[in-house]
Amino acid sequence: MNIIQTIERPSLHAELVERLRSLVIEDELKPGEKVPEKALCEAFGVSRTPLREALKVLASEGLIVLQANRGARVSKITIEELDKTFPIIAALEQLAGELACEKLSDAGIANIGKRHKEMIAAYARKDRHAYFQANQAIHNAIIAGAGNDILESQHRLLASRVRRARFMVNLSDDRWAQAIAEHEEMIALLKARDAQALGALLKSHMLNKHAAHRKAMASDGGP
Amino acid sequence: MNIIQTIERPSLHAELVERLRSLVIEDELKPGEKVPEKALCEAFGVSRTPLREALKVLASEGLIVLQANRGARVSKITIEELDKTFPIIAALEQLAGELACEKLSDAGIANIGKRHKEMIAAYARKDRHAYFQANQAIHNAIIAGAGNDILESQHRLLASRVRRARFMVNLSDDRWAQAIAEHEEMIALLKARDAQALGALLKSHMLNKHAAHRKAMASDGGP
DNA sequence: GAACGTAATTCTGAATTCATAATTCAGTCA
DNA sequence: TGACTGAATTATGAATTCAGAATTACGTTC
Repeated sequence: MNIIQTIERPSLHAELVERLRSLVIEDELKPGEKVPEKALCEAFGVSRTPLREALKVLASEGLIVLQANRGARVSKITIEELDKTFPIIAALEQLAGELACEKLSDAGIANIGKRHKEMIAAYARKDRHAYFQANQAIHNAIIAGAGNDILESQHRLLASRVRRARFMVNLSDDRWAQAIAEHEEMIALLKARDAQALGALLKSHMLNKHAAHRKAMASDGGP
Repeated sequence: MNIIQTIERPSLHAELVERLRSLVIEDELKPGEKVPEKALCEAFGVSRTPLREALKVLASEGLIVLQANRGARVSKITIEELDKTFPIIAALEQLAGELACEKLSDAGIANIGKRHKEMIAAYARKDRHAYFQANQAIHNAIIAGAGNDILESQHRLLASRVRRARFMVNLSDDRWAQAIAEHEEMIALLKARDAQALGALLKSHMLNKHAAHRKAMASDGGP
């Protein structure tokens, strides 16, 4: 009987959580902006009940903040929040790197190598967007390679909160070159399956990224 | 003007999230059990709307699972889930230990030392309950001492999912003695403010706890 | 013209209602 | 007796309604 697939009919609120999360992460709804309850209801063609349920979930994830009797706003990411979040992401990536070294298949490692080449190509032609895409794909592949879905979801949660910060900064050429160098080493350690070293590198890579963000934000005068 | 405190008037759903979370963590609602929507509404004296909003939040935290058109159940913790969660908690505690070493005040460290003595006393008279209480207080104090509220909430989230597992196992006397020894060292490293060593110890302490749980669960025939 | 107070409007939080899916249970037939 | 069918009941998901808070608009006063 298990040939027949279970019918997927996600509930409205679950669907809405996904959609709204995308709106926030993709920066369609800007930090500090009010979440227009009524307009979204009309746009999605649903009533307020499921939409508000979704808002509660997003609030518990920290993507939005609920103000009593004053609705929801997209949460602003502050420097303090970045300072608190990056070290946690670094710790999670360290763990993911250690696990991925052990669990990734050779094909999986080869695939990451391919993404790495794409990233290098994007770097060569100074295509920031393609670089970010490839970079993120590599990190996500390592996280996924750890084979720990709870780790993956925790990481995604924190990363989504920080990711919006990249809209605020322009990475310096120096940092960009440094990041590339770190990625080169990453691939080497992955191929060598040196779990401890890869974990340590991923951690410091993330902390370096944090430092670069701090520096860029300071020179921009903050978020 | 910041002398005047903002008036706290938590919304119903926020209050319910807390209450329901306690019910699950304190094992009033057992894993696998159905969450009786109607009964809880009557018990709390609220309508279904805020209660259901709270259930959505709890579901996103992983404490309960929602089944389409079939309501909510308290999620069972499986061995696989424990295997995935403990290493993450270990990584978070490692980070917390490193940060706490730098940020805790001498008074804060002294306070943890006091809790440690209470724990030793509980151990001496084989009072498992008091031991667990003191043990948890120590770990929470270190996490709080890191001064990173995001780290704290992530830790609490994962710890709450695992904590229920302790109802399933009986720690061996050997493990108990080992845990005490690890805690002795913990206090020493904290006083010496050796961040790296404390972080490493907290990590291995947690991994040892995991191993002990696995062993106890295996001999019990699993959850 | 600015500041304050008040009324109207809009928005939010929560209760209620409604449609539909799941479960229970009685009745039927093998 | 036991398994199956289908109506009755119950529970769930979502829409609607309602009360109260916040915001806006307006008029008054100094």
